[in-house]
Amino acid sequence: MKRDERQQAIMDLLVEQGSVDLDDLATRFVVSKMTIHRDLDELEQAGVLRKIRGGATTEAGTQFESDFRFRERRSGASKDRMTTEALKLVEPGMTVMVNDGSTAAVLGRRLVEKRPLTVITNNAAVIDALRDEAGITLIALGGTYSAKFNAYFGVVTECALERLRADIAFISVPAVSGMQAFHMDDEVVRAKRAMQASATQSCLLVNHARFDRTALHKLCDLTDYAAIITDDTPSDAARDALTAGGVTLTIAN
Amino acid sequence: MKRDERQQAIMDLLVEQGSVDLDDLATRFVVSKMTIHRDLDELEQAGVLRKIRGGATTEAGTQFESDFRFRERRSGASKDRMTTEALKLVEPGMTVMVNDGSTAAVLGRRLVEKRPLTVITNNAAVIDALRDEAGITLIALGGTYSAKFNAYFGVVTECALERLRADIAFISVPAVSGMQAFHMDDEVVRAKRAMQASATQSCLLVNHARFDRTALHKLCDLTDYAAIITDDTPSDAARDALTAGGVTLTIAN
DNA sequence: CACAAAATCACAAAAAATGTGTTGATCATG
DNA sequence: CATGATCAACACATTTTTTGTGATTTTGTG
Repeated sequence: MKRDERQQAIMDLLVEQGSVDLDDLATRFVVSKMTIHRDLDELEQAGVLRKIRGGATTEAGTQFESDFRFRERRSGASKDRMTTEALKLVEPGMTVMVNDGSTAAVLGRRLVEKRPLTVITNNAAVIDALRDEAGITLIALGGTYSAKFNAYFGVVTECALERLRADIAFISVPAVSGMQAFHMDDEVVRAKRAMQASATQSCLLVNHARFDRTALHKLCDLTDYAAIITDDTPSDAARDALTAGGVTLTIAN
Repeated sequence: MKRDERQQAIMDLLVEQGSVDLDDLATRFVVSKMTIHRDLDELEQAGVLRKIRGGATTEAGTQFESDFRFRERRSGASKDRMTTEALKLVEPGMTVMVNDGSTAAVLGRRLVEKRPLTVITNNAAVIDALRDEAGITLIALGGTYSAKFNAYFGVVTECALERLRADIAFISVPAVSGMQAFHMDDEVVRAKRAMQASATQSCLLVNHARFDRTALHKLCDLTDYAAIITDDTPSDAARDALTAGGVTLTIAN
């Protein structure tokens, strides 16, 4: 392994873990601590990390934390667990819908594990990932591109969904309160609703930290979902509301 | 410049030119021929090029020649001229449709020169290029992705087009004979027709070598186009047919 | 403040990349 | 098909880059 590769690997670890340990890196890459010191010095010079005693961390408050890649990987482990659970609902040959959002993007990429499949999505990250995959029939829902959500929305998207049918739709939301799911954007809500209407069943993916939150627009009742998957145990209040409503929550571990 | 960078640069040149000259590379990168030999050996080992006496070429018949990037750059100059001419028909504020094909991809990328614009397209290369451009409202026409044409087609695409209107549609074809335009693929023809139907006027882009050819499916009569742009003088026979039909051909120089 | 752990520095060692001269192969051509 | 010329391959020398080691300084902590 060469110098450049090692430094790239260090960056990857940093993005994943938020910090790295010097001794650990030396052991992992089978080089001396001095070499790691030099690597970290160079990376610090490049402005992508901050050296601390015994290792390095991502510089707080820089462009790094707001980087799309960063956020995506930061909570990568929990998304992996959630998507692993979601993939159990998919069988080869099915037609699957995937909505916008970074969790959905991770799921979309992993759909290759279940091919052959037909995948319908408005998520630009999923489109990019599956475009050239053999065994995946990719149907992109057009629409007006939104840089904020890295996906396509609008009348074109909704009209396309009216004409399509899927076996299952994977929906993710940033806010769940009581027995309802929410989203801050009107257009996004319409797209998600249209997906759910065109799918035989729907599955909700939601981060455990997103319980007990609301947003401007109500999406739907949680009873509309055949399955609800989260990454960790939510608050007692949230759990009580769900059991009272007769909804089963799958916690991916 | 390091070894890896140089090898990447060699690949870029290869994609652009189709072949590279050993002496030329040695001069360009200010290294000995031996070093270039070693670079080419490694790249050949990696299977991305074929060494020939005095240089290297893209391996014939491999995935390379059919690579989209390759074909696109291959005849770059003539496409630049054609698209320059086409851009004269575009004014800031307009809504523009761009169809599939590598010429259309070049045009699509250059539409930023006329922003603000609304761009409607099923061409994946154009979508990728314009997605994050400020001043461009991008409406992707969804559809089933076709790796062969690097674009989206099918009922979803056609349905989306029914709902949209544009000021001008840029259409490209691989075959023109007499007063008619042709394409080998049924679905592609339907998408192009739908675009033309949804645009106030249409402009045809066709390489001069594509005159006097036919393909399985007829697209439409050339009289349907407000402008026809080509890159060089076509055959006398082709020209006579056009003038007899009362169609004006713009030759981009 | 003392002490241990960590960082830095300077220099040596190792590895990788590149250049040079020579030899053997291939090409164009008369 | 013989021949000069050009190019590719090889082995070895040289340069550059990368890495390791131990001495020395700095830093954090009780």
